[in-house]
Amino acid sequence: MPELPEAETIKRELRPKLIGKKIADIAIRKRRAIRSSSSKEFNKRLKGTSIRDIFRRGKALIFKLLKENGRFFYLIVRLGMSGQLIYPGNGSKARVIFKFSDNSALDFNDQRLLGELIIADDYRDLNFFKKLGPEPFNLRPRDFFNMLSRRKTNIKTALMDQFFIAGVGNIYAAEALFRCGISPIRKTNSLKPRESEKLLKSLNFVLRQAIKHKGSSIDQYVRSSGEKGSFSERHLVYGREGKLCFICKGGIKRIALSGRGTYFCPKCQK
DNA sequence: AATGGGACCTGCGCGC
DNA sequence: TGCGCGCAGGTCCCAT
Repeated sequence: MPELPEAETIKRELRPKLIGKKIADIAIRKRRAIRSSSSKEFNKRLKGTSIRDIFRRGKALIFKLLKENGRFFYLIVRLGMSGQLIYPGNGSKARVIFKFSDNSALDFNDQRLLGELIIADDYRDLNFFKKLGPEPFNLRPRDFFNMLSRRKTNIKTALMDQFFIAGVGNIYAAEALFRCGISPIRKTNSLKPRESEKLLKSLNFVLRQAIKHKGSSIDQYVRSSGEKGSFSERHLVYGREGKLCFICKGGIKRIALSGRGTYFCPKCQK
């Protein structure tokens, strides 16, 4: 579910509401959601801490928490395919509920249970963050081209590899490739410098537009307010198998790449 | 070392 | 109506 734009939307919406709040209690309805420690430990460590900051790295949300003894640690939220963070929450679908001292609550919902809540003294110590690729917005064209030239898989699989570039998932890989006319099955190391620059621009454009429209709501993803994101109305290829290409009026195709549904226009994307 | 496939989950829509 | 299958914004682990 949530890719970079969805995580960014949630982050932007939660920051003004939650920074400064004190966690009074945690209700764990589904233990599987907690991956770093026992649920008892999880509860004990979070209770009484206050939220100092909320930021994003790739698709992950990171809460910086301040203990009563003045030390910091981190709660990492990975939303998986169906995770939601709802504030204020009513607990109706929550796997985990964070109750604040002002009696409001943050719900972590996750129908498919693929999301994860992780506690770490420093998130940068976790394997995932150690290996995570650069944020797309910080990439320079020359560096991007060099990265591409070292990869042998198809370009779409490379874009979705979090250790290659952070935050891009199935929707935005497809949308970015369509918008710059590059086929998802192109070998990554076959891209010319000019194509690589077009792709980087396209990726940045699509991600920024998606953030502007508060993400793509297809099935599960919603904003922290519970409202839908509207970028899905602007998808040009994702989920449009058999429909007409907006550019050439040919048919949008769906194929599987590394097991993931991949939408593209065979005429417009070479 | 990199790559592809299966596993982890729940729930929906489809065809038979 | 009911069942089995395929599919879904992600990531990890394992065999090759």
